[in-house]
Amino acid sequence: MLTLKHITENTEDVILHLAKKHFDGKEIINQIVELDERRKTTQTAADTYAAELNALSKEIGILFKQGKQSEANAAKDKTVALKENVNRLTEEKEAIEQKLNDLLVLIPNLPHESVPEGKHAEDNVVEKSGGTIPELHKDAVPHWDLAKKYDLIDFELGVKISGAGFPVYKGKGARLQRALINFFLDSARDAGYLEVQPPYVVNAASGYGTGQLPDKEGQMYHATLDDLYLIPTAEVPVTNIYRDVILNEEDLPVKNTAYSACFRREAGSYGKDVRGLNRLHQFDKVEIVRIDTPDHSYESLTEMVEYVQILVEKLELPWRILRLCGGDMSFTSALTFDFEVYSAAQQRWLEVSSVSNFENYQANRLKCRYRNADKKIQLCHTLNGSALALPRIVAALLENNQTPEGIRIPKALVPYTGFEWIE
RNA sequence: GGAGAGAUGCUCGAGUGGUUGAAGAGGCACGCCUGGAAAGCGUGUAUACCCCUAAAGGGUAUCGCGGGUUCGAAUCCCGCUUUCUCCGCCA
Repeated sequence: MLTLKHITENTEDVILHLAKKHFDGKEIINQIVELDERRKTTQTAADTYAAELNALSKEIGILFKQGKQSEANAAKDKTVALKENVNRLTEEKEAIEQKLNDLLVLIPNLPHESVPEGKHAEDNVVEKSGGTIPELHKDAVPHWDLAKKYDLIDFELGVKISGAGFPVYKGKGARLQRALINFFLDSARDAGYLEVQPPYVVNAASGYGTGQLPDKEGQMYHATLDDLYLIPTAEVPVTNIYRDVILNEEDLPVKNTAYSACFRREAGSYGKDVRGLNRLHQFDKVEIVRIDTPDHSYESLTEMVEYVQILVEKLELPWRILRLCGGDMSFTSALTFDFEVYSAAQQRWLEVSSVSNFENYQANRLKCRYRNADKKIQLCHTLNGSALALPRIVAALLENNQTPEGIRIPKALVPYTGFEWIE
């Protein structure tokens, strides 16, 4: 969430920036500023009474030691009123803080200067593109038909076992999954990311830390018996490694990578978007997470984008990078680049990666801080990106590389698959 | 899952209900000493919020977390979390 300090010191500016995200913040921001004033005066009052009470208690202790029972008891009587005041004001302060927090979590992150104006996906700006869209033979079909033809993925079987959106990968389909995961993890390691294997279920504090809670509660599977959430992305457990942590400046940037299965309820999705591998409830993804100083976070973001570009190039897929507009960005992001690859049989661009700088928005919730050269403690900037999400990569690979003789595997993957063709 | 024992600062570790934000040791930082270093000596070494502010300073809270008792709680009571040991179960 935004820091209180930033809101109170830049009130008008914050409202202006929020408008770019199509969030009308005027009322809520003003309410926060007002509450913050009340918070301060209430704390000052509570602290004053508490200080008096503490001093008096100390005196009582001394009086008892000196055996002055009656004086001590007289002093005791004076504590009653003080205590009442302390309790009343402290409760009031806590109520105000709760209310403040409830409001703060409703406010999205402020968009970076470079975020384009716009409301919808059509307003995103194509930043860069590469690769060539293949000419498919006339009998070319979408990946869900290819999956059936070559017995790679069984969607119906997944429905029987779990439900729609939980496919079963088989044979070379399963091996392709495993190959991609290893390819992505090895590439990340070569780029200096430390591989971690996080838990797939997280507690509410972690969901809150990265911003899934309370905003997107309905998007996560919730194991109510133990009050744990299935992770929608490895971002959640990996970033939460750094919750309540004070790093040293020389430890930055932190670079982590993790493979995980991801679970998303995707409530409200329908139609052609969910066909085949396009949108699943469970899918595989390799994530990269970085934590950096405010001064370097945008360099980090650029590096991450360049890194993802290398991956899609090695996979020989036609790709493009979008700079997301204010209206299409996620709640918590300050600047996001989406990677899309072209899936030639569907004739659609599919999002396969989203690389974002959250600045200190997540860090503020996480209390992820670092000690700078002057020993001052500051909030870190957090960033993450998919590198990459598997299903749509698989969709594009299958569709784009299909020939009458079979499906060709890109060179970079062959050492991982152990086969060059799916026939 | 059952029984028992723990959880204190960067680390180890003390702590009888009353100047304990917390002894002591180690680590680390700075200073003195030195040709340089070691040793030695000295100083410093949590976080958040509030007041004041040029700077300094002051206050409140925090000893796993949350409640309670008390004028006063690291210390007593209750609940939770978690670690260890033993038993059971098990990939």
